[in-house]
Amino acid sequence: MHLESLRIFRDLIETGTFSKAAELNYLTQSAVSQQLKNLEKSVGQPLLDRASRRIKLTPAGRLFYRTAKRIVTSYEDMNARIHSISPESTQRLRIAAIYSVGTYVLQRYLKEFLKTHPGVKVDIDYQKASRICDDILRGRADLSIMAYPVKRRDLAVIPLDDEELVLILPPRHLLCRRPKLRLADLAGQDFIAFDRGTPTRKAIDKVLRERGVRPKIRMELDNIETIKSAVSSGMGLAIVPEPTVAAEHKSNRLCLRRFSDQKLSRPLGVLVRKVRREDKAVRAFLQHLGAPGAN
Amino acid sequence: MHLESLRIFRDLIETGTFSKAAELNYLTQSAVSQQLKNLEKSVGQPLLDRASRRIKLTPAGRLFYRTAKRIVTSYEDMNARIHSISPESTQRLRIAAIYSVGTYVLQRYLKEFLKTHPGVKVDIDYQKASRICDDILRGRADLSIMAYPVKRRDLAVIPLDDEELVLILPPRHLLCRRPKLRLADLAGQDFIAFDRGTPTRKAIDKVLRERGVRPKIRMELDNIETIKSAVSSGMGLAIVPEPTVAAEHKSNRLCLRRFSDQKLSRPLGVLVRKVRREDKAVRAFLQHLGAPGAN
DNA sequence: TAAAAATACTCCATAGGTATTTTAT
DNA sequence: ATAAAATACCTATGGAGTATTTTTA
Repeated sequence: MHLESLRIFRDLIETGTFSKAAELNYLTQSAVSQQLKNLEKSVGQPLLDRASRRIKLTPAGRLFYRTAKRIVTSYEDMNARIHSISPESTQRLRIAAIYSVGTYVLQRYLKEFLKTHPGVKVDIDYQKASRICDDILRGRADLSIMAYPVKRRDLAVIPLDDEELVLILPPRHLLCRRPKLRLADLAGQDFIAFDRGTPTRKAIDKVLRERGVRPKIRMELDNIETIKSAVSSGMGLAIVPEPTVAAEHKSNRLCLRRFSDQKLSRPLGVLVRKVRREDKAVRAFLQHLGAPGAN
Repeated sequence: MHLESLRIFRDLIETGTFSKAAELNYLTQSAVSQQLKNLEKSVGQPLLDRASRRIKLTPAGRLFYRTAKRIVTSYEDMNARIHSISPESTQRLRIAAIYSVGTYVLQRYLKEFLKTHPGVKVDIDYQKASRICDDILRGRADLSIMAYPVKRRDLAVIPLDDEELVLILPPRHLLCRRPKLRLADLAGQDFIAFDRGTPTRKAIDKVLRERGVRPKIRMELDNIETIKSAVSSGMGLAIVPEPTVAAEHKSNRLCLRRFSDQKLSRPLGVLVRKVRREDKAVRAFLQHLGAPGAN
């Protein structure tokens, strides 16, 4: 039995729907569905009453929920405490980040921060979004800067400025010249996309679907760097966060365009576990970010 | 994080050695070693002080141990309670068993029991030993009849009569005639063994090793039935529990021999979780087995 | 008829096994 | 010298994803 399953179950009960529980844990609805099935198999009886659409606990489910809640809390609490036991915890900052944010936005913030706090040792750990949430809850990381952060009871979200998403093209692509570029112009174009799992990909897909625009997806890559190089070698267009291509744009290795009829951006935010008094470095960093409630 | 890992850690601390913790959980020492490594990776700092041989907790380890203990207890407790919530729990008996015991010894006990308790519904679930322990602790089974049961704090062992292990041979094998058969006679013989993981295999291996007898192991099978048919078709000899071959012996399909210089047997026992008042069927069955403390 | 949940499959990460080496008494 | 623990390597199980179907307000 995974402790994570207990957390998912707790979230499922507290949010009332599978999809929301999935979102909180950066999973798919399918995964939550399967988790529940496993839990019920393991317990040997149903935990939810499936008669109605609305989620309703069975007696066994109520007991399970109470226990799961207690267990999850005490485990996460323990992790937080273990971390602050560590003597270095006052001088250490463990950050989980997704690549696309880590190597650009985060670097900028950190550079400033380290100037004023030279004693702090920073660990950056790159992960996919679904893991980041876990890492923070487990106490393996203090905070993360990520895109599309989801607020949840045990974690605070501190929103940062949105990051603009821009279209990048090979320098001599036809569309580079077009004076006014509209989203519909993407129709039929060769397109290089993020991997399906990623939140940014999902968000872009959603906009395109809503507007009825269908580019031809030729590749799916998990890495901004490879996307950039695929675009610059003429394999297609892509939509990426602006800061990640500023340099290539300046040096003319990539053409960068915006749409006149559609603003594209993604929200950035800091995801952080309840901060304890002992975590000096964390508090300082949050303050540096201008976070209002550094607790 | 697996809840099982927490239990293993707790057992590791309480037994003081990796191997004993492994035995309690029907795992190998290697597995426990790896578990600990994973825990420490997940926590981010050492839990044990490796300076000396004797196990010693670090401060983080102490906190982890206390929490793990609480969590494991409350989870197992919940399972027991959930089970007794079920209305049918008074009339239901869930037995986990390994094949070799289940289809012979267990059937015998059950047959008698069901005569006197016609209202009880019995579920038998066949598993490998390592799973059985887990199933009972998780509340997925009420009890099991197994070979080489290991007593642990949360489970009671009720010993049953040992089961004799006998040598089986193809009816016209040379050794069938030999008036006196000694263990050493196995040397160099084609031998069909249980799979390595199984406790019975380990026990037999141990005896052979201690006596310096080395049969040629030609096959390893996980199933008594296939072992029997392999032997009867002349592929080699095997050592198996006597009750599993009584029928074949009578009908002369297999020759059955004992060693004059070595008694072979394996301990059988009932492994049972703390019984609650509500579990009428369980109490009745234990009583039927003549268990002293049916509590 | 939409939105939510369940299901069928596929893939990959990881837990555990075996075999072996290292360590400490 | 020996028993315990760590490590290397391999395999198999199961968890999560995608795609699709089923369900119910």
